[in-house]
Amino acid sequence: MEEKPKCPKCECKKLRRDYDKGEIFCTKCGLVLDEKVIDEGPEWRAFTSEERESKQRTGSPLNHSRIDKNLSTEIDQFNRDARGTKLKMKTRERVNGLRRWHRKLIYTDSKARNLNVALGQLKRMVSSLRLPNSVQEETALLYRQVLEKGLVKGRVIEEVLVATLYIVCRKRGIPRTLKELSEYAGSGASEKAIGRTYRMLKSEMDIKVPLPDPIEFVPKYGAKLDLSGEIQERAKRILKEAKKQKLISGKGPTGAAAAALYLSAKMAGEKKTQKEVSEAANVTEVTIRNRYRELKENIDLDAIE
DNA sequence: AAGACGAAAGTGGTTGA
DNA sequence: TCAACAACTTTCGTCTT
Repeated sequence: MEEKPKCPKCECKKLRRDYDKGEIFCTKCGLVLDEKVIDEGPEWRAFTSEERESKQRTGSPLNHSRIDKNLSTEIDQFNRDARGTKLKMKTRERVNGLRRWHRKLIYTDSKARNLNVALGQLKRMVSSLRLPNSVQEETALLYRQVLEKGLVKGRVIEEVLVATLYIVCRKRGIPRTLKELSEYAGSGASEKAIGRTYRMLKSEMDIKVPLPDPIEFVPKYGAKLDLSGEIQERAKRILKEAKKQKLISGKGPTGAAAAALYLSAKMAGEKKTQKEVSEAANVTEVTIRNRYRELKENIDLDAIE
């Protein structure tokens, strides 16, 4: 079943898989294959019972993506207690004790429900975004911690979920913008709200998130534009040099990557229009022009060559 | 005619008093 | 809380190929 994939560019079989980024690329020419290739994952359990019943289990083989299942059963009994009005004559302490217990259980149960919803969404997003399973795992863990801290209360579950997913992607250097992730979120969560939540989580959870590196976006957009490995490599070199000269601090990483690719393709005589590049990278042509100009004016291209 | 260019005005977010 | 600010976008008229 395992067919040896060949690199369509150079015909070699030296493909390597980068699990962290969910990409497959050719070690010889640098071509990045479509990220979908890693897609064998989501299908593996389409065959198993699709339980549409009350508590739909995620069925994932992963640890943190699963919910402890023994919480929901006990609650009902206490609810029934509340119905038995005969308890009225019992001592006050007893009633208070029950209330306390009740509240506690209600609370843990609501957290379980929250987790259930969140993990379901997470699974859906991870598979449509073609992210590796390890990302799902890590995000689930982080979300649990956030939930434990009570930081989800009063917020839309999806907002928090996508924010945690974004944090995990950033920490791993996976080139996904907040905008991109937001588009896969349900309608309940706007990019703006997710961004707000993301910032809140960073400070509340004491998480340090590295700045996104434009170089990470090169293979992604390069593949979209069907640019060769050499062109992508040169774009990376250009960016590395640009970083040294502090040309891109404070600027958007996607625009910088786009401009570097545009420049690199142009140098190779494999020119793409600004419009094409801007569409691939989701920035405007104006931004590409600005970054492009900065690169051209400040970098010795002969040395890069 | 399409692509590249850049000025000008507008948007959403950050920062610092 | 407000104002200044930087990055980016939108729009549009003008060159260049």
